[in-house]
Amino acid sequence: MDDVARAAGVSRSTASRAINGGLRVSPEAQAAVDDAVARLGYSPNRAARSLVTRRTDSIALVMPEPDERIFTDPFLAATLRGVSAGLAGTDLQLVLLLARPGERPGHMARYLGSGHVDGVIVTSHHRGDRLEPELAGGPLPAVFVGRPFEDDGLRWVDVDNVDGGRLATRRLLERGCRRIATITGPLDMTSGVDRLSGWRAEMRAAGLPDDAVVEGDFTIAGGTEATQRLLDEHPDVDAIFAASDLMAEGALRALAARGLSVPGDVAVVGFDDLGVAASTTPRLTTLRNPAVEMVNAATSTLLALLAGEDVSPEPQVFEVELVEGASA
Amino acid sequence: MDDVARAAGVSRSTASRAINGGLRVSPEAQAAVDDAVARLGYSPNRAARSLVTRRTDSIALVMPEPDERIFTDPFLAATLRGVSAGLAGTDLQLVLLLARPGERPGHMARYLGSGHVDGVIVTSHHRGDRLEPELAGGPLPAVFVGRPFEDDGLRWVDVDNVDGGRLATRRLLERGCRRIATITGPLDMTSGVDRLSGWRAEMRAAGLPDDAVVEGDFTIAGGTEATQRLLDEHPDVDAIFAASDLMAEGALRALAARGLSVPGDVAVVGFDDLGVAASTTPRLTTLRNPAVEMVNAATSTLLALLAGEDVSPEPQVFEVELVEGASA
DNA sequence: AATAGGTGTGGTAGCGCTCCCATGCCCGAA
DNA sequence: TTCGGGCATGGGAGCGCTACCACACCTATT
Repeated sequence: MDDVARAAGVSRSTASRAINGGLRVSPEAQAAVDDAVARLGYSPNRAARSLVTRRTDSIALVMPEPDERIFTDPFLAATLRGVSAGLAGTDLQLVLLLARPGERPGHMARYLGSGHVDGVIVTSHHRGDRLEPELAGGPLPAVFVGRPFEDDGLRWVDVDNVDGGRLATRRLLERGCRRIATITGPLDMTSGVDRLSGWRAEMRAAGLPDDAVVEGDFTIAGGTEATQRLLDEHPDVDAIFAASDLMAEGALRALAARGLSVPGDVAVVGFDDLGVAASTTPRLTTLRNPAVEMVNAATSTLLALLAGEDVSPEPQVFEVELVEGASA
Repeated sequence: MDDVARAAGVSRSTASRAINGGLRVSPEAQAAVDDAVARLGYSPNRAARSLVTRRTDSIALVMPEPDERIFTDPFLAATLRGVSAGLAGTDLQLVLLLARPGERPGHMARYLGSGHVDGVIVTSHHRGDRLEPELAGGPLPAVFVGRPFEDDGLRWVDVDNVDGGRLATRRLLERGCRRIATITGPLDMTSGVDRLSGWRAEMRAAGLPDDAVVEGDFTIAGGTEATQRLLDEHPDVDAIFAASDLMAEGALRALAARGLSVPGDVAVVGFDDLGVAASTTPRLTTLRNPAVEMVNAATSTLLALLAGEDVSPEPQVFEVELVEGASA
């Protein structure tokens, strides 16, 4: 930076100010510094800057997903896109924190707690991650994508999962189905719990039994397996609400394997519409999960927090929307 | 750190040495420091350390993928897993660099060139990314996942794409197909080019025409569209080698739409086996792409480079393997 | 004409850490 | 006993930058 200052004919202080937004800098000095920076190809040393500003200019994207799900789930990709897009125009770095096999619990929480990043976006979190207590009330700005279990003092964005479960079920009711089952997401995730409770609410309101429930894991294989169990236990089901498209796809396969037609014998509704639904046979009727927009919103919120702005602590809940397919 | 040193009854210098591996530290001092660190919950300030060591303790994973492909391609997820797994046990951070819409070209190269990371893994790169010239011969340790176009002085790992193209084609020849087409990957990527040349080599060796070629983009929609073009231009094709499973899935759909049976009328072979192949109807015959192992190897190589070890500049090429499905 | 306030500027301290060097110590060899 | 050499230790410099402060200057207000 000394070189830049010298080349621009100003002091280090003025150069620094010019580089950082140019408050209290005359137009001439600003221009001279800009020119010197360009000519010398100067780029500030992040470490030195961090040391004094006590900011790291990086945020973490946390995915405490322990299993293989991360491999196939389009939600992961959507999340990355959303965050990356939200960071465009800032000079923040995106640090990715994936759960690693064999890692002791609390490792991530400790990492986050020790000042390596300025803020954090948590997604795909499970009950028992220890992230919620660590981040609630802590000094680190954090936004959860997906409602946390205990949301005291936590900011979060989510889709309206309960309403999604309701809409899916209503759709099945409207087409005349009466024995409607559901394959839930993991019940240690709120998205799993909430979609289930939407289904349950609608079933009860219709005066129908809400006992045909199998827990899935958001994967194709899990959906297939769950459907087999379901059909064994409740051979009379005429519809399935799967809490994700991947599981719905698994369900389609299990149904096909048993020679059941969709939607003739069993109607199927999925959840997400992140690419999978359009690629099944028949095409899935599903609920659009505005994942990218949602993650983008989470990122914006985090940026606002980092900028010290007053951000409403209210969660942002995105509407879901039924997408017509041929499966229900 | 002063606190730790004081609590341990040693000087800052000794504390620092103890924390960083403990060379020239007596067992007693080491124990005292370890104890103090644990008691005080001390974690070193990364910025301060970086400032003096001139290392950042972070590596970049670069995905200069400009389009939507990143959304659905399981290769992305496999890459993340592989890198994350490879970093387990180190205290390196993983910084994710995705191409952002509207970003001027060269932006990434500039970023990487200015010392923000200690090393870089590049994946999914295209001709024209400007990454190759920037990284070749430059000071920044770099490993490409996927052969670069100009590999002078670059380290890379890849699967044997040419052999993959050959194996796929041979399989189709063996089942008696004679009019074999291919849907290529993007031809500004070496994986696209190499799989095509494997196909071409085998076709020529068999004395068959190698003109039924359509360029795809590694997506389902692209595969569908390419297949339609293919069938229009060459109605006599009896087999298709698609350079990715996603495109193969698109092909299956286009074929189904035209009432052609698979593999009866047209046999199909895909490429990747990263989850998609198992979920199509019929199940795809494909080539296993050992993506996670490959990326893991790339990460190990990078770590070795960072450690200053002598690493052979030879590329590491992984074998592909035919996976039986029902489509060919 | 004198004062107050605002603006651009340069000097300087210090962020938390590692590295270099000087010091003191103990051991074995002369 | 004396001396050289290894080893553990502590002191201090300095990495590159920003934040604070003091200063000069310039314009409006009394």
